Amino acid sequence: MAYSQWLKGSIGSMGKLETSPKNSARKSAGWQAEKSTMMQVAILESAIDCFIDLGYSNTTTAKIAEYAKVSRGAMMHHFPSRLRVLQAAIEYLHKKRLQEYDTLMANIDAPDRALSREVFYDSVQMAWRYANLPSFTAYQEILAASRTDGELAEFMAPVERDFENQYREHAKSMFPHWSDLGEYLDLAIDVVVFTTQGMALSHMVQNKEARVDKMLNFITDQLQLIYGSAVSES
Amino acid sequence: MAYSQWLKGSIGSMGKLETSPKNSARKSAGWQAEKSTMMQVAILESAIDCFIDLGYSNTTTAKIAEYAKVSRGAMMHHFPSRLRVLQAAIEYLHKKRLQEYDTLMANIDAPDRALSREVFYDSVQMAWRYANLPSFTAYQEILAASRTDGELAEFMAPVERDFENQYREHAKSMFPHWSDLGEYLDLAIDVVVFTTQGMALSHMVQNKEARVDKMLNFITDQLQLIYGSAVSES
DNA sequence: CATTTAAAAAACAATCCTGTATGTTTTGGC
DNA sequence: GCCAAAACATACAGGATTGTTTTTTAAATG
Repeated sequence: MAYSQWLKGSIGSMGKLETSPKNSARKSAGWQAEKSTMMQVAILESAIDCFIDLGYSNTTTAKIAEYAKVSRGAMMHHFPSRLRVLQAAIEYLHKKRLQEYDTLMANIDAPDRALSREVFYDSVQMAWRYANLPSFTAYQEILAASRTDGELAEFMAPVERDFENQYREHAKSMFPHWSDLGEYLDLAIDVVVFTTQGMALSHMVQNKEARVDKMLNFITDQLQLIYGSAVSES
Repeated sequence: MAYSQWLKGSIGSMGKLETSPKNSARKSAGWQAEKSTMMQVAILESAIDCFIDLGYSNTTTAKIAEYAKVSRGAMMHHFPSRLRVLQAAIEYLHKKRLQEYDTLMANIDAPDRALSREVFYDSVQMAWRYANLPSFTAYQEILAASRTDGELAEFMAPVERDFENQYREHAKSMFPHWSDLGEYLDLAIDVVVFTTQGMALSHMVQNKEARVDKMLNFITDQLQLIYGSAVSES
């Protein structure tokens, strides 16, 4: 709930929700029906909340409307079909996650900082946090559904590419020394991403906290190791 | 399809499908309705195939029956409700996966073999293969569904524990030198499991093969490293 | 203030799925 | 060869979900 506030603002000011082409028809006059935009945002966030609470396939139009405290009719007025709501929600979620990523990583984005173990550890820590955000859960719900839904898979492909690019671009800007050694950098990214996401998706039953802590520290060591290989080879 | 054959036999001979208590009522007389057992097996495997093809929530009783080439009524005769079929299918899948794990790992279970890099690599390779079996996909469908289905989650908890135990027990028997150093062994297992499963669940869009190959080799190196730490500490 | 259009709510038809109930066939025992 | 029980098949009722249609309310413009 909390982290949706700043997004509500940002999307509202962006004003460009591709999912509602009518918006572009609205004349620049600050017409009072920005309420409409507010409502659409509420609907999209409710859809995401439904993904989290009920799962993707159990996210019904009625439930979304209920979550958004809006009549189903009103919702169907803005989004003529279920698919439209869901696709709009996915795009919304995508932007949200990109922003969350930036926000999280900004905390460690100290370029002149020495590449101490602490920096690596912070990166790993943030990746782990990223994989524990509600938005990550929602996204995984969609990804899982896309496996058996061709249409959805098609819709998700560019989104996936976007993320991979964001990972790489951010890593490049954060560890400029690695920019030349693409191979090692890609490996480092994969190590962090696969491990953290693997942990997040595995339903650990035993003693989760301790294992996670060990893993995060271990990955940090590996990052230093990879980095060492990279610089020694350059 | 292929790997279900030996299971069909094994379960048939086991004859004890807890999901159909009527079976136990059948007198030892080799009564001809082992056809019934065959049918139940076909139904459970069809259910699993549905998980894979359609996803867990889209697995409807009609679809299962269709896959099994059985009338829905016949199916409902053996499994009185949808939940029963699904739970039976899950138990069936669980056994199947345990056996698949043993089968896969048996290939490298050469106790007197020296702990060369090759052994570690084979282990990693097998873990990766394990995470790419159809049964793994089916299992993940169920796990994903269990996140928002309390009843299902309750049902899955012991299954999950079973797997974690199997992982550890097998690793202990395979690397007896580590038995004393539980911590390192657990870390090694986590590294392999989380990474391979993270890869399997991530929808890599770029150049998957190369990245997977790099990761598997990297993990192998890490295993050797962990092992080195373990023995040096002992 | 009236009119026209958008927004919101409610009602409706069609589809799908589950569970049950009823009817038909097969099977094994006598 | 007949009978009872099971295995199997078909048909139906209830509920849920989607998309459409209809009605009502609100808003903006002249």
